[in-house]
Amino acid sequence: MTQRLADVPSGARQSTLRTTNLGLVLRTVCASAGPLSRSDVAAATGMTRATAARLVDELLAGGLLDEGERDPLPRRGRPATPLLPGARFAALGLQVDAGLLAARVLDLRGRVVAERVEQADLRGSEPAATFARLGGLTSGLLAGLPAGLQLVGGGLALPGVVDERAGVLLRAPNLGWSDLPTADLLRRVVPPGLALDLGNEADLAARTVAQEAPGRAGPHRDFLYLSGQIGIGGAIVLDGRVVTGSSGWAGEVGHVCVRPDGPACSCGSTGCLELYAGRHALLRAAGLPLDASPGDLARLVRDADPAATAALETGAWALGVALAGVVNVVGIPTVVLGGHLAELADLLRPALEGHLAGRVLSARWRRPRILSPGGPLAAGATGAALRALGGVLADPADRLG
Amino acid sequence: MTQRLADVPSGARQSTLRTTNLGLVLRTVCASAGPLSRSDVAAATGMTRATAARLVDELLAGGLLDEGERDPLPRRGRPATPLLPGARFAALGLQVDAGLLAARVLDLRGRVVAERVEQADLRGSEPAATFARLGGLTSGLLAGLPAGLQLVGGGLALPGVVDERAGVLLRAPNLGWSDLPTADLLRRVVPPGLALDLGNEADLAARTVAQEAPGRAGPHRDFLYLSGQIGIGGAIVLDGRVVTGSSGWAGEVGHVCVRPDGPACSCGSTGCLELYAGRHALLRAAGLPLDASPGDLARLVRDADPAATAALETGAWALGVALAGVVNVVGIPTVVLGGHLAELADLLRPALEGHLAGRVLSARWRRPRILSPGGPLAAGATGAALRALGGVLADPADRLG
DNA sequence: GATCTTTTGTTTCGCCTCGAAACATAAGGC
DNA sequence: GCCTTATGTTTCGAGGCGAAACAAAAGATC
Repeated sequence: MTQRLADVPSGARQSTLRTTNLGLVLRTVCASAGPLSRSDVAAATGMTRATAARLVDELLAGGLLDEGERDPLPRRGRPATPLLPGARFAALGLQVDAGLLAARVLDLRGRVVAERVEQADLRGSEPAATFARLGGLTSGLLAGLPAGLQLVGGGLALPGVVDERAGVLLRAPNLGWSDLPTADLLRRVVPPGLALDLGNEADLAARTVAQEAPGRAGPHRDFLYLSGQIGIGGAIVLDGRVVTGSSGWAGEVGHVCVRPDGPACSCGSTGCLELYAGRHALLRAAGLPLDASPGDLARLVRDADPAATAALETGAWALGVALAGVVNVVGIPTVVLGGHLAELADLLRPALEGHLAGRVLSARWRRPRILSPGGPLAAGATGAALRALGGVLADPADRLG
Repeated sequence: MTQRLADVPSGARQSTLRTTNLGLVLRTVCASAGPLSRSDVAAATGMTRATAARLVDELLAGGLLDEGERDPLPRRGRPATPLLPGARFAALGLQVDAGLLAARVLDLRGRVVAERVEQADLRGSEPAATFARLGGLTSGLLAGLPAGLQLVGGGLALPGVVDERAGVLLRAPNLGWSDLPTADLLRRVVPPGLALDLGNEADLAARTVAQEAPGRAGPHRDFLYLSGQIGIGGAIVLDGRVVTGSSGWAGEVGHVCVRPDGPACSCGSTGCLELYAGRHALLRAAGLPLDASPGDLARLVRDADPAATAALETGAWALGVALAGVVNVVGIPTVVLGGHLAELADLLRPALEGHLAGRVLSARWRRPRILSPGGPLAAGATGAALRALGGVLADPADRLG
């Protein structure tokens, strides 16, 4: 089957063909786990070798693809030239969270070129001061980048609701920030000319599960991602793409009501999930100080501490009620736990999967699964960089000028 | 901006250009409220008049477009030839519900060419008998169709979870059917050669809100559709498209838990929305017999009957809890009430909007709205026909052969 | 070691589709 | 009757792809 155009209401012309196929070739190379040859690209896309080679050459000239070292394996026939995503293009991913600052540079091959992660308690911090600190971190990082590396864009992951188009952080209760325009603040974080897009931390972190490298799909195409920071954010990934809703308000799983007659939440509702499975709720119920780590909680549970065990059970129950609702509505039985929930995943799994099995309508046909990725810290920063690099993959032609 | 290809990993060639642009022209004509001329099409798509005219002529030859009567309005310049979606193509939409059987034929212009709707109590009915009855309805309908009308496909809306690909009805509690393969049954409903695809009633009914005619968008691009039959089904519409999830299990809003310590539901969970806002629950709580209509309930409430009022309040409360969760997760503040909930919408709205305002995180920024469409009966049948016609719009080229 | 085989990459040519621009057509305005 | 205006058509040229022949670089075979 041949390609079909997207729903942009604009006629396709010859140049559209070229643009499209350039993108297709680039994405094909990026999607592959190992390097491909021109001939492989032709086979994968259904083009002739002639066409594939023409397009590859154009991408090589623009630096979007690199030729690798010849594979010295003894094989019949003319040896193939391996193709790789261009190492010269990279993107900057930043993250501000209640507990850390991070800056990370990812190249088109998905490699971490450089990174800085700094633990910090930023609850209730002054936005200007925090952005200044982030700026310091970032300029240090950028100063050490290898020469010739070209930053194609960047993103900033924030633990809250974001209006991407307007560049406004609408609500970030963990940081204590709200209705914060970021354009001016960001201008001092990165050098001029580098566009920095805001993003919700959960949305961006979910990308690191959906994609293991720019353009290369991860193990799951459809899943619900839960990002347990102090609150509980979430993202829905359908068909490998994050569903962001008509504006940035999707994924607020933490404020799904699990007990209507429960205590009041700061959001105005009652009995929200966060009150039972949020970081503070879990620690408080376990009798731990609020600056304890999920690991401390896990240790107590393994030592059969009654309060900690009860706290975890309550958390699993609340997650079960909330996630069952989400699974029933969205129809995705796969849940990936990130953030502090990732560290507790193994302890939560039995009870949580049990609750889901009982409350999810489709459970008899497809058992809901709880997964936890073993990724590095500050997944949001990586996701922000992935998003920026995804922009290059979507339309490489306008980078070939 | 020019078009970009979708994510099908196959190279675009010259013929792809043609195919794409044919589809674009057809969809442009369909999307317009009034007839367009070749010149209008060119302007809307950014093509030259020459190209637009070439494509239009090809579509005219295939019957996918018709030329209309010249507009006798006195205007300067050469009079334009109005173009309309081809009246010769139509699709068959069927619906089986707990309370009715319906068959409807819709043409490419969105007009109802013929229809038959029959009230019937099909709860616990024998599938074979019911399909036979549907077959009778359908053959009567098809026999009366104008000569020359060409059916391009069909669909059957069912009140339950459906595996579209396998053609299996997995679960339809209102009908009392489950794990029912439909291929053999459907073969006797429609003439051979007409493909009939299954669909969930709520998903298909939602299309009638998303599209007011094939290819023409309705007033809302993003909304949550609630289909109150005996149970409560739902559909998420994002960007004008129904989100069906990785299989057909999306939209089971009726089994979102609104009171974890509530009574047991037949689904295995406890305190499901259906137990408070389902048709039976509302009628029972109001002291009405189960075969009463939502209109009867509405009348009682308007007469200030205490039981009925309490029933409605409980329903609104339960809907508020469940929908707030969905809105928080999916980020769409627009809810369209269909089925029996549509008749109660005006009575539910004040309390329901109040609950949502209190429980939805984004309410301060975007107030959640409750809408009810005033569509005809058996929206699922219309939606099934719309879906089939949408297939023609997506790829008109393979019908030009 | 010369030749055959196999696979990759390149070149040439023709076809398809679109855009540009001139042309034709059908009306109203003056 | 001629000019203006808008629509629709025709002609020509250019861009991009496929087909097929060709060139290149290796192993396989004798």
